[in-house]
Amino acid sequence: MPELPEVETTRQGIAPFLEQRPILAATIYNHSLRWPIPADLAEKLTGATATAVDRRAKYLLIRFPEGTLMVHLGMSGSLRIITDRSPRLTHDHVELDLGDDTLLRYNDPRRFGAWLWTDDPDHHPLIQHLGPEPLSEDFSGQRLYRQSRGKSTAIKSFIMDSRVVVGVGNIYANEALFMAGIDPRRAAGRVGQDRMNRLTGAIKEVLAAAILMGGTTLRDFVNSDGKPGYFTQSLNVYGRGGAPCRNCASSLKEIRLGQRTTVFCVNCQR
DNA sequence: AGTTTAACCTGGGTGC
DNA sequence: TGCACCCAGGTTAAAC
Repeated sequence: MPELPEVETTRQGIAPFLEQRPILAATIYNHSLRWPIPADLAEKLTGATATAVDRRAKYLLIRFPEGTLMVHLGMSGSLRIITDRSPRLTHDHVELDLGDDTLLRYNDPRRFGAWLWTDDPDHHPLIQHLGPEPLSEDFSGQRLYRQSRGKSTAIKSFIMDSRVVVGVGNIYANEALFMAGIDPRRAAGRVGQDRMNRLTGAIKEVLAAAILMGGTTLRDFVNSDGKPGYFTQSLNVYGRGGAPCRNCASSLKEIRLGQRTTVFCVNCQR
């Protein structure tokens, strides 16, 4: 489920339930995620009270006076707030008891996600080399242009590299490149400044719009489901291989690029 | 050093 | 039905 908009929507959804509210109990049903959940994590969380729920890239940073819990949803992870005593589902691997019949449950079928503890998130190996947040001023066309000079890697792979900019997953990489009129196969080093400016703007625009939509479609996710947080009808290329381009009506091309499905318009994207 | 590939997992869909 | 195979919203680490 999670690209950056879904992670941000999740953050906004769970924060009110976690902040300033002691965790009465933490239960880990399966330690086997991307990295093993530390054996002492349940003990650390029990009795602790989160002061803030932040996000860096696709990591949720749940801050405690004693340290920071890092949660990553991987490819298939989701967090949901349970208030109706509904039974645990298959692949519910972690549960936090927040009292008053309120539970936070982490579900992750593929177990590519992570639950880690750190005393210093800014210098954690998984975080310290990350690029700028896409919606921040730090992420600019000038920076993207400068950083891409001499790079032969495809522009789509380049913007999906978390050292360049975080939070651009496969769906929104396809969408942003369509919006900017850039062929995803083009070498990053051969995209000029003007088009890098357009690409940067497109990334910001598509992510910001998706966050707004995620907030809408996931409005009640805290009570129940984990439905996708984006409207498929708003996607111009992703999932539309072979369908007519909404701009010029020619058939959208679907290829594999860097092991990921890539859809674009050969006519509109150069 | 830069870039590409394989790997971590489960589940759903397709084709034989 | 069953089985083999391919694909999926991410990311790291190994291999070219």
